[in-house]
Amino acid sequence: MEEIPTKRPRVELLNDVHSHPAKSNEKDETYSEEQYSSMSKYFQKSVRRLKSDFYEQPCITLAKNLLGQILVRKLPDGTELRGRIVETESYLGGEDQASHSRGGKQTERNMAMFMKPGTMYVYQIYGMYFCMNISSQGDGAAVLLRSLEPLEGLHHMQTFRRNLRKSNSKPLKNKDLCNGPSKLCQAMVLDKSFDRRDLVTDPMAWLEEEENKIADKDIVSCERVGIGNAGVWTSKPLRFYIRGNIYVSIRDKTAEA
DNA sequence: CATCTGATGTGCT
DNA sequence: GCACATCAGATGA
Repeated sequence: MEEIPTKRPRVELLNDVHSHPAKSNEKDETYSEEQYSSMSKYFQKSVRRLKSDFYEQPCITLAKNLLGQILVRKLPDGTELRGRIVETESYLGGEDQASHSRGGKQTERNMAMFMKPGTMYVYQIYGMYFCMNISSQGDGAAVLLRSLEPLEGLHHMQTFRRNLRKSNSKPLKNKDLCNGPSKLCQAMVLDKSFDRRDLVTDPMAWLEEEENKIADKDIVSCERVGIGNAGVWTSKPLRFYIRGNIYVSIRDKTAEA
C-alpha cells in the first residue's frame, strides 16, 4: 500500500463532506440557470460506465475521444462529483521526449503508464499538486486530464479547492474550479492513492459515456503546456480541447484561427 | 491582459 | 543537486 503524500488528512476531507451533506433532489445553488438546464438534460439520460474497450485506443485517438466524457468521483459518504472532460494532452511514451516514459523507461513512479488501458496514473508534481492521467493503448502511453467543466457537486469542489487557500480568499468562480490538471485533482479529491487503479472497475472513480461525440471541427489541437524544452516534441500538437469552451485552462488563439 | 515569484518535496541523474 | 505535465497572488500596462 502506498502512503498518501498529502498534508490534508483524510479525516479532514470527511468532515468537510459531512458539513455539506449532499442534497440530491435540490438544485445546486452554485449553478447558473444555463448550467442547470444543461445538467438536467444530462440527468435525464441513462448513463453508463465506459468499459475497457473504450480505453483500448491509440493515445491521440483516446485523448480526442475523452473530450465530452464525464469523470465521476464517489466520496466515502456516497456523494458523487461529476465533471465533463474539456481538455486533454497525449503523452505517447517511448519516442515522446516530454513523457515520463521517454525512452521506454519504466520506474516506480510511471508504472501505471505501462499498465492496461484505463488505468489511472496519478503523480505528484511541484511537491504539492497531483496530475491525473489515463493509460491508453501503446507502451508507456497515457492521456493527461487538463480541465473539466464541473457538473455536479460544485459546492463540495469549492470546499476542497479552498481548503488549500487562505481563509480570507474569495469564493472561486465555477470556471476556476477544475481548469487545470492539478485544480481538477483538488476539486475531485484525486491523489496518489488512485495511482494504478482501474477506471473500468473502481468503486470510487469512473467515466460515464457522453453520447454526443465532439466533432473534429470542434476540437482544437495545439502545443502541450508546461513541458519545457523537449526538442521537437515541445511543439507537437498533442493538446486537445473543445473549441470555445470556457472551462479550458489555456486557450491557443493561433491554433483556433 | 502579460509576466514574474514563492511555495513545496519527490524522483531521478 | 536540480528539474518538475502547477497554482495563486502580485505587479505593470
